[in-house]
Amino acid sequence: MATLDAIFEATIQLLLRDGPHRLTTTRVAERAGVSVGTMYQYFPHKKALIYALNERYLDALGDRIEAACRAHHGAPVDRMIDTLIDTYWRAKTGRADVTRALYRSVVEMDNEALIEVFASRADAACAAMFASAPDMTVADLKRFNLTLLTVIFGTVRNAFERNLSPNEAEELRGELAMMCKAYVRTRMIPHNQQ
Amino acid sequence: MATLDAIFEATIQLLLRDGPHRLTTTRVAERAGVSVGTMYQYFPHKKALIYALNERYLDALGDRIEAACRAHHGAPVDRMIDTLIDTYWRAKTGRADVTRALYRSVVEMDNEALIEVFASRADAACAAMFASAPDMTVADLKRFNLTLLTVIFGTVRNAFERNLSPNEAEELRGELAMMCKAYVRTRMIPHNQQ
DNA sequence: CCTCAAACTGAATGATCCTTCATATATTTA
DNA sequence: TAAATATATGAAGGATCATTCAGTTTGAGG
Repeated sequence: MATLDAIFEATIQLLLRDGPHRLTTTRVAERAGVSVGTMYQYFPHKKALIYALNERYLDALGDRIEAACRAHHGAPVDRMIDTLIDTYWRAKTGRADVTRALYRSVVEMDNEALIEVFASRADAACAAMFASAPDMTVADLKRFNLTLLTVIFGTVRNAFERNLSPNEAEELRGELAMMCKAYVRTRMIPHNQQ
Repeated sequence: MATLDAIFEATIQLLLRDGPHRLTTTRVAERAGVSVGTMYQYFPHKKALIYALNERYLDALGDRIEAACRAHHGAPVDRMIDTLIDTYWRAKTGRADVTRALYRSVVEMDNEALIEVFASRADAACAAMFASAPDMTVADLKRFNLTLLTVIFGTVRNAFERNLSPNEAEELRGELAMMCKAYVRTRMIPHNQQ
């Protein structure tokens, strides 16, 4: 619905421009071009609005990651790593404003549940993907998976919060990929590869 | 001063127990065992209180990192990496409550300046340390340094926000160290080592 | 054109909160 | 001890905000 989208967009913009403690129901409504009452027809609380915003975003992010993982079943591990980094990085920087706004809104409420759900989805999707790699020979796949996800997600977030120049960001991304691949090689039991 | 410490402690406890949007000057004063007026003798705003809290923490963290770096001048690179991870990890998990409370308070204000200062300190200290390693042969030290810091700090934070079991956390820490060292080996121009 | 329901409106309400300041208490100085 | 200075108090002012609801607008169906 157009009204709903307008409300979400307004929320994001205000979150970005003024920060979370200036995020007023009145202001959101005003910027969205509707009245406060209308907002309360879609969301019972202000919290519900922010919750819905995060849910929307994390669902979409989960979808993208699952799709990327599914699309690379059976690929070589190195390729999987490139994909994972690329997907996550692009999701974050593609609409950097949304990412930033949501990072800021996270504190407002108990969204640990949402994050938990997202983490589980990503965990499962990636574990399945890695398990399908023909050249995969790591002993403890669960540990391997947890490590990669934590490092990649954490690094991207941290990179995102420091104000890196596009150049630095691009470099960092390449280094991160290299690092993950080096880790894989450390963790792999030698088999009979090139 | 005792009063100041009481106020800081009260702030941390309330931040943890009730979250940032329940952090009231009145409540902080009450829990600290002083009156609101007293608080305003130490801090002109509520923002100033939170700012001071973050400043305090980041200064201390910067001190620890600088000390660790200084103490390992001339050590082998692998040892430096262990030290860096260990120092940061311990600082975060040592008083996990404080860490968590501050992560939550960050949103309240423009503390980008504080973070910037901290990042610069850490950058400089680590760069100097790495440059002093006898076995250091990476071409682009700046890039190397940025990568390591971003990955380590980002991973630790991310690990901290997911509710990992102590076991998982410990495992992850080990894997992170291994990963960083593997990266170093990738980045080093072969010389004449073992 | 009329009817009815769905969607929208925004002033009013009640609650919460930051900040101030006139006053009181403690501590130091003379 | 008395005056002066520093520190502490907390009720009250003034502002902001989430939420409500009585009434208005819109638009589809007859």
